[in-house]
Amino acid sequence: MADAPRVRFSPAPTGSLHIGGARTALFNWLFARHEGGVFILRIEDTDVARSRPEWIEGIQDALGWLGLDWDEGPILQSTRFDRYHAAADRLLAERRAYECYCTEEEVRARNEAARAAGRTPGYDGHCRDLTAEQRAALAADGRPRSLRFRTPDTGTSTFTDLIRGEVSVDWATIPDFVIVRSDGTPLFFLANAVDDIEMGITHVIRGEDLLDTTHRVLALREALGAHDRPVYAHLPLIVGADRAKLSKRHGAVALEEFRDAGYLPEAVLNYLALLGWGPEDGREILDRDELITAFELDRVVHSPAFFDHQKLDWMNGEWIRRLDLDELERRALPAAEARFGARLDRDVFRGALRIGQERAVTIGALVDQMDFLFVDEGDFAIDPESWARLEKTERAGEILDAVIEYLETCDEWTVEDLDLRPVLEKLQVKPRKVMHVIYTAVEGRAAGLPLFDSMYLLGRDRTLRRLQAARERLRDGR
RNA sequence: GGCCCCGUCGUCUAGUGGCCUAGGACGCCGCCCUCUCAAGGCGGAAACGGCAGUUCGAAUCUGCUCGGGGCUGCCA
Repeated sequence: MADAPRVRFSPAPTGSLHIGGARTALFNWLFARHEGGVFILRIEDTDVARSRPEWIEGIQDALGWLGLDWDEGPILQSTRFDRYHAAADRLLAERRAYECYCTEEEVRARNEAARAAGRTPGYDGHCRDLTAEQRAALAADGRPRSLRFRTPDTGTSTFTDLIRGEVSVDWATIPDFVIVRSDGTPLFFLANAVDDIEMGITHVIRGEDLLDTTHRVLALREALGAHDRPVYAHLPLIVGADRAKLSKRHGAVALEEFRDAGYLPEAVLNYLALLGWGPEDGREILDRDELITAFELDRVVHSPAFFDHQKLDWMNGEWIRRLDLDELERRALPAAEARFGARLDRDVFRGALRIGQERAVTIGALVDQMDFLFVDEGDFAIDPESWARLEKTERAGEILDAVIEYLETCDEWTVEDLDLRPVLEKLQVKPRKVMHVIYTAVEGRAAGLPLFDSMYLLGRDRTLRRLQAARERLRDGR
């Protein structure tokens, strides 16, 4: 079908893929998959100085982790400079663009002066109507030469955004802008316009921070001879706690940090999809296929969304609970191996996952929680706060003694036999009130994996050794 | 400053003139469950920024205003 939509995700490789970029990629991908279109990965590395190959790798890795597969690309703009130069030459020949010999410093200084004088800043058209002689003289001076696009002086630019409706701006407020740097490299506006034309992009789905640039790219398209326009859809920004555009200083916003902390890609994908969009029926937990089926660009909201870690945590827990044990083991194994190395016992690990799954928030936290099962006995440490609480508990020593005595004499080591409630009841203490004492002694903290199963996994020797150590420490008052 | 976009519970949102004494979810609070902590169950507090106007009727339409954000780069 000739009219299959073609969309692209076109990040600049100047950093790792963050939540905002990932959401943009996701919405493009969902749209393409929902519509049976083509999803293109295009790397906008026209700013050679800031682009780095490792970021290109990183972006692809991150997209792969989320499961966002692209049909074409990655296409690097840095390999296509000849096309942008050809376009620039055409614009120059047709006087739609002109050579500018102002230096960056001069432009900046004049801008600041304009601002100080209360005038509107922006390129003042200094080189707009230079004669050939003037240009030759400037060039002979060895001045740098950039190319500027000549924007209309009057009239209005209007386009219809799929999400926002009609957006207009007066051309008088948009100064001439640079399309080729003085070092000869093209800028975003040019490369973007050329590529969208050549690649037959039908829908441009991107962040709202690019809304204002649309008029300029549209003018370039037209000057370049394009007779049609893609449909634009500008997504609301994702903001931090200060309601400003999400950036590095807002904490863990890089996708790989979520991966490394043990968030599940299906949870991140799910959460991201709900940032600025939601299915008509209000469902919140949706898998990849459900998202594709339900996704509609015209249900995207208009206002910025705050990235809520707490809701992501909840959602990640939901997804962990949906995994079967084999799958959970597969997901958690790398983190556990990294952490416990050769001490990791696979059967014990599996048992810990089974009891930890229903309470887990992230894979990372889950692995943390089972730490007490795999430490060398010499490295077993008790959390100070938990210990302080143990010390303050009445009859803690008596309780430990009773538990030790019971465990020493119970002949089977099964989870059923390890139910300590009868032991505590015999002492006439409420299990609820004092169980933390045993938790602390055995697991090193008052809050942890269910105790009876944990003791079973730990084994009689280690369990008893820890209880006795705690008993002695309490007696010594250390 | 100029231009542009946006404005429903703390947060993500439902809502397109009467179905709204504004619904759901996260978080929060309480209760239940309970071997700790969670998870789970039940319940609760919590919002249409403001002012005019249109209308029999406005969260929904219009204007103004206030607030927030984006852009204003030889970044994207």
